[in-house]
Amino acid sequence: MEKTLAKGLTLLETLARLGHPVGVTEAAKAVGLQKSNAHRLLRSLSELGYVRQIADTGRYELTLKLWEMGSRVIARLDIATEATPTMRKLAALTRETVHLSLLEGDEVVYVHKIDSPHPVRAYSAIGGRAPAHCVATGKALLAFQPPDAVDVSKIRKPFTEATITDPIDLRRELDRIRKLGHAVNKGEWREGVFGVAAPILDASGRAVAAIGLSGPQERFRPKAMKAWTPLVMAAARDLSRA
Amino acid sequence: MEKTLAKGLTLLETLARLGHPVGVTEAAKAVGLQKSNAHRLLRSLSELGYVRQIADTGRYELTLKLWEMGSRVIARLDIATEATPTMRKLAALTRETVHLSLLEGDEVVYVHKIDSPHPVRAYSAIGGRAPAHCVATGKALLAFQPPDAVDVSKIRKPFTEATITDPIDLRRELDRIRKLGHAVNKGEWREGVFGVAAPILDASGRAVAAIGLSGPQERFRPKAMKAWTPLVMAAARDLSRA
DNA sequence: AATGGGTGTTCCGTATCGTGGAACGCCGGG
DNA sequence: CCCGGCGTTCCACGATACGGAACACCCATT
Repeated sequence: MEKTLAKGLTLLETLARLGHPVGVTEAAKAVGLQKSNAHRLLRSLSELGYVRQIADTGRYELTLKLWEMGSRVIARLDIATEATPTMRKLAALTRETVHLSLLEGDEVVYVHKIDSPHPVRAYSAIGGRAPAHCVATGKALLAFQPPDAVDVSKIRKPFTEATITDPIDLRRELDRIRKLGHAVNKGEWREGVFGVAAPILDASGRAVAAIGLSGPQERFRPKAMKAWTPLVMAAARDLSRA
Repeated sequence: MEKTLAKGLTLLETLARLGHPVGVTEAAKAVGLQKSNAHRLLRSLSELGYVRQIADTGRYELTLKLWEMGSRVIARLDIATEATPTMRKLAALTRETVHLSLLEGDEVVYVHKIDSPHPVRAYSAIGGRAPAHCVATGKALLAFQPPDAVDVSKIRKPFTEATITDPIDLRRELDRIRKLGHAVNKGEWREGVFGVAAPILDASGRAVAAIGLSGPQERFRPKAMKAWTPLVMAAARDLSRA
């Protein structure tokens, strides 16, 4: 492991997470470095264009360069751009928050979102992550991966009393999802937050993304779920290539 | 300058720019490193979660982590989220491509875009950059900066025969823009691509962003420009805080 | 006006880290 | 079967980064 690279990237991550400009001393403390090291790294990041020093306060903030680089990553994902009309349609029909998620390791990443017009919604952020075994989009993705791509034998972390942690239960759940063609979340990640999702498949039948609804349990009653599930599956089919 | 950090970030930039997975040898050549160094950096980036090695080809590709970090940068920019309805409206009225741009140094960065429905458009990408002195949004931004924030004494790089490169001419042009409240681009960056833009001001009168239209010269005739300019300025006012 | 505390920045001897070239195993093509 | 090119590993050594001290500056307090 290249230690200096790790320190520099950790510093960038810290600036992104803190969300406000920082001085050298604060940056050093946040990252666990000596002040002169933090200063040297910030200067290097500045020379490379990733941060800039604010003229009148001397503090450092991120430039748009990370976002630009990141934009290139997401821009290559056709699904993220093509999904928008279908997500809008689904949001209009259900009036609930629609997510588009990708699988990365054991987590899902929210790459796109249409928020519900209801004032009460479950908070989520584009770029945010969730444990795949706990959310509807995550379970939809896990269910439609090649057998070697998912380690279903390990015990998963519990987040609520509803979280599926036992490998046998998870395998059974993923089997059900494969049969039904959709997944549901009943407060498995955050209490009171429910969801329903379906996988977006490529020509080989592998899930490359998942589309889903989420929101408060009160609105995700059985009758509503029964009405919405086919809409979510139709949206996923619309976006699949098969 | 921390050389190892520089090498690692240059490698990430290269992966973002190339846009396809790469092997160790290709990465080494693209960045100008020895193969074993490139391998070590890729392994470090992988451990840190920025790249992943594709199982069956052994090649490395970027993960979504850069995009996530970048999303946090852009998410804090209120203007980027709030501008969307106004940009949609302007796009509907004019049927031309609408950009939202920020100034970074001597360049503008396109942070949001609504594409024209016309099949013929000037190509641009979210996350892309343009030289500020050559494009309408860039000149609108330069014109409304504090005097110390812009070095107008240096000779600017020419891109087309229309590019304003002489400092005296540029200063005069920025004076005009301040008076009129909008800027135009007549093929100053790319031939045949015209544009009109207005600055989005903060309470102190400083341009924090710019909104503008761009497209082929054929559609940006004087009559159309005359009709569109007030619409662009109204959109900019709509988004300004004053 | 003087003082103290905390900041950002610079310096440099030293220790740690990263280098680069060779070697190896694997794979695919001829 | 052989060869070329790949990815990966190894390690002596030199380049790089470290960290602690010192310095200058700024602001608040007395």
